[in-house]
Amino acid sequence: MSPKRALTRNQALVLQTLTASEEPLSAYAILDRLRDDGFRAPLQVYRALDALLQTGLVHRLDSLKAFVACAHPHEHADEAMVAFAICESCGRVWEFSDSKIEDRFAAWAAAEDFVTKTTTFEISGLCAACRKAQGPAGPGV
Amino acid sequence: MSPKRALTRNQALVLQTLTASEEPLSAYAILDRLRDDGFRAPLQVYRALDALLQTGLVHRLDSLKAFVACAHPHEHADEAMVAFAICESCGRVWEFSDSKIEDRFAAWAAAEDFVTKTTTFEISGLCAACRKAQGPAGPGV
DNA sequence: ACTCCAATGTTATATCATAACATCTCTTGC
DNA sequence: GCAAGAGATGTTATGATATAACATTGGAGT
Ligand SMILES: [Zn+2]
Ligand SMILES: [Zn+2]
Ligand SMILES: [Zn+2]
Ligand SMILES: [Zn+2]
Repeated sequence: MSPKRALTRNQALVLQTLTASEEPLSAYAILDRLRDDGFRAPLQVYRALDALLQTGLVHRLDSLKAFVACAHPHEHADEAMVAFAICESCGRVWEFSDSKIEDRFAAWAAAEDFVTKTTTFEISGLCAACRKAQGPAGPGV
Repeated sequence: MSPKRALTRNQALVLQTLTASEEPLSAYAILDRLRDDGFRAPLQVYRALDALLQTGLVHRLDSLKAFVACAHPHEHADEAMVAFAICESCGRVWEFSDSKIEDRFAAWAAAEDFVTKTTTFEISGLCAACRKAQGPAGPGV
């Protein structure tokens, strides 16, 4: 993984914005929140995000086209497969990994002679809090 | 799952296009291939894709922003979690599921009291054929 | 001060997806 | 046959996400 450079000003601002948010943010949502800090164009956000994605401080959730600050940078600096559970009601994200799942997938890859580069593992659903809040009728979505 | 209506003309054309393709196609790539059949606007493609996604005949690969014909419609008419392995060199897609992985994830969900609605499980890498063709130096990407 | 390099700023454009509304084409009941 | 309704289709416009290309700035090292 990348050689842990210090964050630039723009990278720090983007990371702060994501960390402060309860839910994943699109690049344009980040841009809007950083207007007062001088951000004017999407590229400023995307460039900072590229660097943060490289170092693993931020993840992109493909299923949402949005970005989220990493919940545990220390753990998956390595090659671990990480899964994200996303509540479609409150937007909160749970980040977890399971070595048994990894092993099981590794077995498939070995059988097929497939070499893994990147993984995207995202689950959408409803968290316990949201289900309780909305009752047995389900969400008003 | 949906009540298996017959395919409309547009749906059939889109599905044929995807089935004929060796690799996933973006909606606009599908549109280009169907100009001669009278397709003029993206919505014609997206509408057909929506219907095909509903019935499970087509999958969207979020990590590629592209669509692929289902490799085994019969198997996952139910709620099975399906994983896609995508060769980033030749574009071919392997579709598979593993009940142990499902069980393992279900255990996590039960512990967190999280109710799953949809899953996105996509692996990018290199298939055996492409690695052999390109030698130990890796792909020319 | 000069040079270099990385980061940043800025404009324009590419790519992916949907809203809104008009029209067509069946089917069904009469 | 024919009117009414429903679903599918056609068309234009627009929104949302992401990148290309090039100019400018601001230190670090000499
Ligand atoms: Zn993380
Ligand atoms: Zn929730
Ligand atoms: Zn399938
Ligand atoms: Zn391949």
